[in-house]
Amino acid sequence: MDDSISSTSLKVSLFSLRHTFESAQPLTFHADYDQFSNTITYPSGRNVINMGHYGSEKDGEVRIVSRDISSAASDVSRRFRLGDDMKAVYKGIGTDQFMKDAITRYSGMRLTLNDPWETTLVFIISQFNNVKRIRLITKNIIARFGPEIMDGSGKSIMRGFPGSADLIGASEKDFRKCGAGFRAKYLKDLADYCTNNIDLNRLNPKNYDKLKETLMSINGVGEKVADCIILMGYGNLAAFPIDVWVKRTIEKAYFNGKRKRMKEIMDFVSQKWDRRYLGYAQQYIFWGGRQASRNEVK
DNA sequence: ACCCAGGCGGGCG
DNA sequence: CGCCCGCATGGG
Repeated sequence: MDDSISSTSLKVSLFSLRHTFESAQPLTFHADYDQFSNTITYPSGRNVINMGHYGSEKDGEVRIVSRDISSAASDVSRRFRLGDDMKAVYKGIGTDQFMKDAITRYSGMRLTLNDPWETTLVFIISQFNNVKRIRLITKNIIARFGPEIMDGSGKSIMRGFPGSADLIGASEKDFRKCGAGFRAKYLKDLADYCTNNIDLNRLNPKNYDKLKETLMSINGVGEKVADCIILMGYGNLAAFPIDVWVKRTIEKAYFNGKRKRMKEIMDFVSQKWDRRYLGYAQQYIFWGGRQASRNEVK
């Protein structure tokens, strides 16, 4: 194997690394982002990938630096969904003023496609929690259990995301030490379940109903977390996870602040936006709403 | 001090 | 079913 570092670049339009990174998706809970150079560093298998975004969000380019550059390039393209036709996405969901504003403000924000196991673990941590702490707990688990990644000379450069096998020896108490709190039991059960009973990488991403049913058989995975995993771990855009922010934002933007039930919201969104891109609609609602509330008077 | 955070499982009516 | 409650932990 060639251990030398090399680089390549790709043209990409309607992509923003900054908005994608900042919008709280699984990758962003363990990758390192440098906002000044606009570059991201993250582990991929036994490699470390460094990726920078240059030029405008409409017409820019990403530069990738890594060992095994060809697999790194396809990893970047896949993880950041660079093949998505964002023009079509924006056309399909940009049908009202609120969404148009969110698209304008966060233009180029992509969904990311992540490993199903990693996504499941991260979103179990996410429940009844806040973004900052989700990041912290995830990083603690990586620091404690993640396999070391070596450079060409055998020097450790960073830790990868631990697989279920890496967590076999981990106890509930270990997860508590990572800050997981009451979710520690869920994580322990997840590691056991995924080692003995189920291979998340073998589930069919296309069959939404079946996939959801299977995921919800995991202790600690309910309706919302399952939808997050389907969207960001399996890349199925039919999923529209409804969390407190999404619910609140939709009620405010489309129902004059009136409280609605989950089912009413689900019915509403599936007739409002192009169903092929529902997942994207959710991401823009989520981030648009959350950022708007952040900018309000405090 | 009090409130909230990308909810879920369990229990009750 | 639908609804309600408790849940670890840390930051505003």
